[in-house]
Amino acid sequence: MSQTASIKDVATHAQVAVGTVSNVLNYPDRVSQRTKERVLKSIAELGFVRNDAARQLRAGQSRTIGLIVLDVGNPFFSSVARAAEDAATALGSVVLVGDSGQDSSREAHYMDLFQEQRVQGLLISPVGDVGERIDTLRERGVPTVLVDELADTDRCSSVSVDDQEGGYLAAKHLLDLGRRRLAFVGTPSIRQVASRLKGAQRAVAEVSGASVEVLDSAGQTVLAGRQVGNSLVERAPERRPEAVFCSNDLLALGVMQSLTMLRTVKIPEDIALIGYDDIDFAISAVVPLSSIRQPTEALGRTAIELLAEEQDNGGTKHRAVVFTPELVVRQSTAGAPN
Amino acid sequence: MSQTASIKDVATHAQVAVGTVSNVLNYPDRVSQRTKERVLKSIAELGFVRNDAARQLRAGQSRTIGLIVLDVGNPFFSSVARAAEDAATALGSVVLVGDSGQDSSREAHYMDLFQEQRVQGLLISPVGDVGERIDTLRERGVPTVLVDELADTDRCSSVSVDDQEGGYLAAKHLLDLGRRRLAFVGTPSIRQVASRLKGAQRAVAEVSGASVEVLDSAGQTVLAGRQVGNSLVERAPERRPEAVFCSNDLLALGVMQSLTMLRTVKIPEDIALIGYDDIDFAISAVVPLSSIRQPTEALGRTAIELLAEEQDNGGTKHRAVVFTPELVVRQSTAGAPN
DNA sequence: ACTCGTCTTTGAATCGTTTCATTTGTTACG
DNA sequence: CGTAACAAATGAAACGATTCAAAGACGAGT
Repeated sequence: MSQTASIKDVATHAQVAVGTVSNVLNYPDRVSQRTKERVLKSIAELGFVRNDAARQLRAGQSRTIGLIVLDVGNPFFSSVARAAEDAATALGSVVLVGDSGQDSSREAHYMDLFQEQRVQGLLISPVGDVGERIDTLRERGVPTVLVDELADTDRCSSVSVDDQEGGYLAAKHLLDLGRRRLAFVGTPSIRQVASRLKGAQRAVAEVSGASVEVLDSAGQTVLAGRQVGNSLVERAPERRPEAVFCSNDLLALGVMQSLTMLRTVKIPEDIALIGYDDIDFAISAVVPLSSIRQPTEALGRTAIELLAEEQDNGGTKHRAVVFTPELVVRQSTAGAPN
Repeated sequence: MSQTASIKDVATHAQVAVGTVSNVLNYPDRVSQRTKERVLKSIAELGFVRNDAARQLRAGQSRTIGLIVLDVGNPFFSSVARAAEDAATALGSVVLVGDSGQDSSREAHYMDLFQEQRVQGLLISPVGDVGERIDTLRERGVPTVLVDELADTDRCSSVSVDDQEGGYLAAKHLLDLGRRRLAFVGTPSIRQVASRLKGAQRAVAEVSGASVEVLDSAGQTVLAGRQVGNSLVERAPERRPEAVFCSNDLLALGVMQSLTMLRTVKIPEDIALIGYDDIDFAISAVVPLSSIRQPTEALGRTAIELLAEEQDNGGTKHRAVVFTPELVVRQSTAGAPN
């Protein structure tokens, strides 16, 4: 009994046909009570475990959904992934997570892998331009849903968050506090960041006398944020912005660390500070950080739903769902509005 | 063309036998240049993609390795996972990651799933007692390696880090700074935490006049750390410990936040602070945090290596590899030793 | 022309499951 | 007693790749 028993072994042991064993597993109602018991007993005795490869081969498709993210270490993506997994589990599917690490060759590798696995569908937060590959996938009957990226609905479905709106919300909030000289910290070369900046600029344009200065950070990490923060501390007080909007929470936490460490600048009195993503760490920062919350669970859940839709309609109809981000006010931007 | 082509379709299209197509894919040297080219051309034209299920069925085993972790959100585990993935990729395997979320029913679910997939082996950071299940797996020819948990080498292999040594290192370092009244923050109900505490107590026992107070935290999060920190601030200064050792970095960061926010206690002058894990965030904390580094990449890599060993020797020989943690000194414990 | 050896190619058998048209068994009713 | 109606069980065919014994092609040597 060292190696795994097959359905045939079970059939022999229980003295029934293989089809009957299969029925016990898949359509218990078609089998009489007596036989069912006998088969189940044999299964237990032989320690039989279904061979998924054989199942899939016969079925022509796996019960697996591929998910390719830019960075599993990023709380935003791990949260989306978890939600997707939960939603998939409810549908009897499993999610395989691949981490592209923003590298398009790794991305391609996972796409190939998932195709060989005959996944039910693919959720992807693309690194570069994957339009053509997605066309190919569609032709081969693999529905694809873009995650955190707006899709051309002729091509495929997508779930994303309105980054421009998020940027607008953040800047508007700072302006409502009476702040006029704003600073935006981030790397606008990233599409999502550029949109957030654009939204912020729109809000600023609506208020006369308001301005926003762009501080291009070297990356989106805590460390990059501290560098920006240090440069702010070095400025003459009157040249410092009255409010800072960072394109993600890690940056904001870095800026906060610089400012609070030097103790010359108070948050929020001297500089109001807001981040983006509302990661778990934001609430427990030295000064609890205001942020723009993205509905990560909804993203993950909806991605799976859209995939299911595509499977139903044969991948002919696509839909782009855009969520609205939400302002979360905490101490780092506390203060009476003007 | 809409659905995926099979090897048979390729054979027909290229006017060769199926076996030849298979050889082109698996043993290119056996095939003549001319035929190879023709087959490859057909593959490209038909957009043929190998069906992994069929391969696995024939092979009897998949090229997949299952990894079950306690929490993918935890940087420690995501780092181990990444290292394991890289090592597995080099061997031509793929790692499937399952998140048990410290829930033994989810853990069991993934174990079942991985068995159905006929994984090459299983890496697991167990929630509860999985000894029996591992015995079953071994009987069925699925080698298992415990991760971050010492194994009985009669049963299976394991990779872990000497937690007691780590605790000893941390406490010793604090004592070397001249601090005598130490506090340990953590939840000793967790095995790893208990070992770290034990190590700390051993170090304390070696120094006359030294003591360590145990502060049981409600969890291992930043928030839990802040609660402990607040309770320290509320104490009369002379009743505060001179040094604090937290069983993980998140806790330490929480403690740090409380202490620095209140500004009555200075780190490291009044209280020296050290954490555990050396997560990326530690270096960029308000006061850069000293910590005990665990060799996460080595853990992941070695886990895969041990699995390969077990596959070679048929799962008969097991080995327990124990790594030694490393002290990383930063500003939070700076100061001349006595 | 024939044989031997080497290099290619062939195609049937196999892996373990699901499916489904058939067969077998049972009960009810005229 | 015959048979219709239904339930349960059967087992061969299929899924798509790999394997391997056998056949085929070709050139060299005699």
